[in-house]
Formats: sequence, structure tokens, C-alpha cells
Amino acid sequence: MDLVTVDWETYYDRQFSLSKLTTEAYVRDPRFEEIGFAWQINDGEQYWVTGGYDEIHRAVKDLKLEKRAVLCHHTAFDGLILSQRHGVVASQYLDTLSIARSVFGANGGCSLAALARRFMLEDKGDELLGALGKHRADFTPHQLFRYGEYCKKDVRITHALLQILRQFSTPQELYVIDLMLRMYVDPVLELDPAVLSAHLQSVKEKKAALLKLVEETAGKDALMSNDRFAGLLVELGVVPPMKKSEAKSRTAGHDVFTYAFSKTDEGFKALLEHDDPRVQALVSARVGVKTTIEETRTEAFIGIAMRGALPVPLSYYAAHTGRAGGWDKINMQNLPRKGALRRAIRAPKGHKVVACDSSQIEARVVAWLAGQTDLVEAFARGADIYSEFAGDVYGYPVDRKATAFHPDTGEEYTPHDEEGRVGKTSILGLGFGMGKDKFDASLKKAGVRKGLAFSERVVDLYRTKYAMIRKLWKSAQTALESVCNGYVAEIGVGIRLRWDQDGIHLPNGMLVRYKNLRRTEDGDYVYDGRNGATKIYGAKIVENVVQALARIIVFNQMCMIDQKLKPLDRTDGRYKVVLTVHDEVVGICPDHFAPALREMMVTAMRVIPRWATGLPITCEAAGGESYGDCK
DNA sequence: ATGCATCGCGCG
DNA sequence: AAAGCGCGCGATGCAT
Repeated sequence: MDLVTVDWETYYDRQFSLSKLTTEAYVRDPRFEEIGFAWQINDGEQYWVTGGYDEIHRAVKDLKLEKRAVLCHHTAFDGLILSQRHGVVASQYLDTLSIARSVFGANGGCSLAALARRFMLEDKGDELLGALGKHRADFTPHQLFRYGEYCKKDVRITHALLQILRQFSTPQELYVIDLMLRMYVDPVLELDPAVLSAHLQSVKEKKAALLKLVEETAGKDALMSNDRFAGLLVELGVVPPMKKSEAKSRTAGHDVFTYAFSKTDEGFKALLEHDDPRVQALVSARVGVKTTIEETRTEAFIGIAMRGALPVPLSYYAAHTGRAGGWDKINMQNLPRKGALRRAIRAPKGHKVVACDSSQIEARVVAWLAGQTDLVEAFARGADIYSEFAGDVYGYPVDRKATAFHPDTGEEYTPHDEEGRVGKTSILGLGFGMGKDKFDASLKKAGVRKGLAFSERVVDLYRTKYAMIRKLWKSAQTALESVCNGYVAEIGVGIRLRWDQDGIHLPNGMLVRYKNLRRTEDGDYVYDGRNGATKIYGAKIVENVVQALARIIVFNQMCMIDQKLKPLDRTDGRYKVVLTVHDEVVGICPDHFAPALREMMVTAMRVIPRWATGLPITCEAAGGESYGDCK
């Protein structure tokens, strides 16, 4: 297939720019204007096209991208222009930015200029600086020519860069990049403006009601600011609860305390039951009014809903484990499970959304990787692991799903509700070295308060019962020390992964990289992570590797699903993978195909990679009109 | 005004 | 010696 490298130059000014607007809003804005674009086919020469919309559109159409692959640096941008401004969807998308992120890290100097320097390609130059606020008509012919030369150079650099970078990637990963880009540049999910505006109104009303309750004592600003809110508490005779700030203490070199005003702080929550009702009202108002994320998100969604379908922004290899992240001011991976936002994400008319998620994949992978055979077998036979572990904790058989009827009221209830929560929290959390304090906190979050002694006992039990998992942490720690001393090590039982100076070699040919891995004076091991020196140790390495392996499995399955849907797409509607959220794949299809898609996704997501023989995985699927229906 | 660090919180 | 991890966003507080 021919590869067409392209680069667009577009109008921008102080207000209308990619730093002020999301890429989606910028490309769809009425002010959007193309200055021109440059292209080259395969190794051929570069050409620059400038002119009015019709001329540019004709040149775009002539490229026949439907049958060709497109390459850019940050293809999400140029690809969105192609689809939203010219109605062109390419056969395949490649992206040097995406590949670079998997090699150098999400913020490791992945701009075209930085990469050109790193690989000693042409100097990118800075012609663009003179373009601020200039429409195409404002350029002299000579300036437009220079602009074209600059744009052609970018195309040349991008094409050269691909030849270098593709050695660091694999065909399978290029498929993942293509798929993620298509989620953005060929959007099909719709946002329901009615659901969103009703939601926005109800959120605003709830806040107004809370503010009304405290209008005597506090305005909105006083509730938002930590200092002012503390002042309000003091006025009511309450000592503001404090807690140690870990980050600030670290930089200061001594303990630094901050206000414990979050809705999860125990001391703060206690004030909700304070004797003085004014204190209660103040605290509940603060909790309800403080966050605006629901409003701002809803407003952002309404904005998109007005402009068109939802381009799903996923950034490839955002985590050093290979997981995706969000971008374009939207994180589709942390939408609240309940609520209007998911309900507002809808399949187009005549279509259904189907979501399939891999069940407890990380707990399964860690058991398999560690060679914890009893746990692997239990997963394989479909046992209720949460109940089984809870049975060991409590000393009697547990069935967390069993129901009974209350002898007096006749009401149905689950007698082993607490036991079930303890089992679930243990299995999902304790595989990666969690200690008793954090475990106790996560039990509380799950609605179980049994005290620290209980938590300590459960942690100990987990580590004794699943001794091979603990052993894996230990061997990862040993491997870490070896690699730091310049040796090569191996990690894992289910699969043995080589760890050398480049990083941990994953079975798909990619790496978990620990940049500048070193031992500190205090004997800790650190590497240069996204936020500076980051501590690393056995259990954390295991977590990283398990996350990376789970990601490979799910993404491979996602590609398999995509391959099956591709030939069907646009036959009698859209058949498409539209979203992934770590262990979940979401697709859409015409109504009539929904049961078949469900079946097909479930089959695909039970496929075990060749390198993972014996890994017991399974999944669950659900579908409906909206993403919110998929549960 | 703008950038950065920090915290809190949503998801997995 | 002990340590769940991985993201991105919005808001505040502070520095430039």
C-alpha cells in the first residue's frame, strides 16, 4: 500500500489556536482556515498545495487516500482535518508521534523538532513564527512559497523519522496506533444534547440548594478556598482537621501539614455529624460545591454535541506500561460509572453500542506469571475467587452472591455481603505488595470497617496463601538489583521475561523501560519517570509488568475484533471499534448485528496469546443504545 | 496572564 | 525496612 506523508498549515491567532481550544473544537470551528498542505508519496518528492478551499479539496481528493496509508507527526490533527473538512478517511493511519511516545515516554521530547535533532535529521526551522494572525490572503506570494518550503521540510522529516522509528515498533503495534487514531479521526459515537443539558441543570440546581443552606455563613468563594473555609470553621469554634502533606514534606525536608478537607478524610467526614448543625451544613456544602468537574465535563460534552460526532481522544502509550491515556481535554477512561455522561454517549440511529470487558485480568495475569498454580486453576474452573479467599479469612464457607430472606421482615438480603467485599478487595489489591494501612483504607472505601488488626491479618494471609506471588515480588527485586549492577536478569514463572539495560522485554517485542535506573544513597532504587525520580521496587515491577501484559492481551483482542468488523464497515451501517478502557473494548454496529457482535467480542476476548499458555481469562459483554447501558 | 506543583478524584 | 500501580483533569496556591 502506498504511504502518503502529509502536513497541514492552518490559520491561528491569539484566541483561535490549539493552545486555547481543543483540537476537536479548533478543526470544527467556523474560523478554521487552511493555508495549505504538503505531501509526498512513498519516497517521492514533496509538493505544496495552497489556495482556496476548492483547490485544496480537489488536491486532497486526488490523493486517493481511501486506498492509501497516511503518515503525519500527530496524525490525530491532520487526520481530523481530512475527515471533518474534506470527508476523507484513509485506509490506514501511521503516526511518528505515537511511535515516539512508546520509545521515549509520553513527555520525553517527542515533538518533531526534538526528534529531528535527536536523530540528526534536517533542522526543522521556525518559519511558522511569522504566521500568527495571518490568513492566507495576508501572505505575499514569496511568503507563501517559503511557508510551503517549510511545510515540505516537515513532510520530509516525518517520512525520514518513520524509517527510523518503525524499528522500535512492531506491525501489531502499528495496528493499535491505526485503530486508536481511527477512533478519533473517524468519529461515530454521538452525544445526546438533551441528556447532557438536563444533567447540567440538575447539577447546578443541587449546588444552588446547598449554597442556600449556608447563605448566612458562607458564600461560594469561601467554600472553595482552603484558607477561607478553615476560617469559617474556626468562627464556629471548630479546629480544622489537618494531615501531613507527603509531597510538601519531601521538598521541605521536614513534616508539612495541610488541611484535611477532602471528602475521604476521616476527620473531615466526622464534622458531618458535628453537634452544631451549622457545621454540618457548612461541611456538606463544601463537599457538594467544591468540585466542578461534573459541570465542566458536561459543558465540554455539550460543546462537542453541538459540533458533531465524538472524536474519542486516546493517546497511544501514555503510560510506560503501554496503557493509553486521554488528551484533548477529555479523559474517556475515567468517566463516572453511573450518571449522565455515559448515558449521553450513544450509538448513531439504527445502531447499538456493545462493550466487553476482560474479567479481573490483572489478578489472573499475576497468578499465572507467578506460577501460583492453585489460584490459576481456581480461575480456570470459574470458581468465585473472592468468596474462596474470604472463606479462608473468616474461617467458614463464604458465598458472596448467596441470598437469604430476613426471618422477620421477609426481605431478601445477601448474608455474606461484607465477606464478599473483603474477598474482592483482597484479590484485586493485594497482588502488588499493598500493606496493611492502604489495605485498611481500601476496605473502608469498599464500605468495610474492621480495624487495622484485621487488615494486617488479611494481608498476612494473602501473602502466605499465595506464596508464589510474594516470591515473584522478591525475585523482581533481585532482578532489579542485578540489572542495576549491569547484569541481565529474568522475571516470571508463567513466562520468563528478559530484563537488560534496555528494559524488560515484553512478549510482543516492546519494552517496559526504566530510564536512568539507579541506586540512591539511601539504598532505594529510582528511575526517571514522568514526574522526576520515581521509586521502584519488586512488587511495583510486578505490577508494571502485569499491567503491560494485560494491555498486550486486551489490545491484541481489540485488533482481532477490528479485523473482523473492517470488511463489514459501511456495508449497511457502521461496524467499528470505538473505544477501549484498559480492560474493556467498545464497539458499535447496526441494530440487527448487535447479538452477533456481542458473541464475536466475547469469543475474541477469550483468546489467549501463544506466549500465555495456561493463562485463564474470561470476559463479559453487554450492549444497548448508549455506553451507559453497557453494564 | 501564564506555568508549575500539589491535591483530590474519577476510572481501570 | 517497607512500599499496589497506572493515567488526566480541575482547582488552588504560588512563582514568574
